[in-house]
Amino acid sequence: MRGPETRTEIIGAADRLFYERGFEHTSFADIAEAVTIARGNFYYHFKSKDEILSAVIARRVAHTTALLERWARDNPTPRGRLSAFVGMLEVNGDAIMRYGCPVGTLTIELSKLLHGSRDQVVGLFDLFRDWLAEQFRALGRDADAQALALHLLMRSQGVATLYTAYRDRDFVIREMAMMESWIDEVAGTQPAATI
Amino acid sequence: MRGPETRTEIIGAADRLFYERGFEHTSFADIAEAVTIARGNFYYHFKSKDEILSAVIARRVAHTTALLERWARDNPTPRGRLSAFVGMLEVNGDAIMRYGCPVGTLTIELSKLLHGSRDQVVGLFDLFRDWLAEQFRALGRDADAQALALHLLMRSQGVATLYTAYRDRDFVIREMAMMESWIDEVAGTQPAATI
DNA sequence: GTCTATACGAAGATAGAC
DNA sequence: GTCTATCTTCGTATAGAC
Repeated sequence: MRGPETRTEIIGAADRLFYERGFEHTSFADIAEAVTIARGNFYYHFKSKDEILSAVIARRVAHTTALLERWARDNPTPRGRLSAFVGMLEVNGDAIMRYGCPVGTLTIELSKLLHGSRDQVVGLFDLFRDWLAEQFRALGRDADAQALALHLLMRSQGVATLYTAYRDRDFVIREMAMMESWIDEVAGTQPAATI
Repeated sequence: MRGPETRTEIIGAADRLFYERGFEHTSFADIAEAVTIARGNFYYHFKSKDEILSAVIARRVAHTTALLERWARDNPTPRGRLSAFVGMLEVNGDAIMRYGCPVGTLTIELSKLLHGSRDQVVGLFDLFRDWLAEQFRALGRDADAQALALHLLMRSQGVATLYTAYRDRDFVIREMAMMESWIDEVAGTQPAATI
């Protein structure tokens, strides 16, 4: 009777577990336990594990889109929006420290597995990249908006990985401040020296 | 009769496969096939898969140490040594594009698995970090050598991850040039603005 | 829609012959 | 030291009752 809700619960639990334990290391038994349903009942909702992954990615696309819209709504200026992006490293700090970036780590795992859904996950990076580029364009950097967006995305990935490795919060705070300085430089009247 | 050699071959094959496919997704059968020995013969050399992992990490520590020594030998100046580090992104470009950074990706995987050897792998980061800090100190940045080292390490991780995601060589070339500019800024007489 | 029971294969690990 | 054979556990997936 609660079919659609069970499906949604499965996707939610799978999303969390794929992030925390990795896609391969998450079994149906793990997900079933999290949702408290029988293992066999799974296949009424999904034909295979890959199908769950597709649903998880779709869910992440929806959530990311909503997140970017919220950031845009809460921050009227492009400069403030870029800070919202940088602030994510602190807001999600605990999770990143333990499990890394949800997008980066899944991309790497699926790349190594030669998994067909890899490109779909990279699409999540696209969402951030395009949104960031939009902000840089609004700051008058039309020519290199895309490159600037990738640079900021690159930094957030690097910080996330080293945060997971070293679990050093001071490092993250320091790097976030450097990212803000860099954005200020880019947003300034004269073009920045380093880019 | 070739016992020690077989052991070395196993470690070498495991090293490569752990990198390319991930630790969890590499089976004994995979390694056995690569070395062309029987699956069962494994346990004469190693008691468990974790023991192979330990041996692989030890091998990587030795190789990394040798690499850093070679870089120091081939490049007399600290500035040149830092470029050698940056150049790694291009030298190992194809592998990074497909499998990411060997250190970063294994750190993330073992972190998610809550694996006991995680800290040993982070020790590989330490080797690079300390070596880089040494170069920054030689450039007169005694006070923040460690932070500068972590910053460069962070950038290389970020570039590696986005290279695996987007497979865009131009992005890597561009980011490498930015890293060089940043190093020049740091190495210059006046302290850099962004750090 | 959800359950139990079960088939099937893969993977880690062991025993014992050569 | 290396082999074959085998045990056991786990994970994906299916069948069929309720």
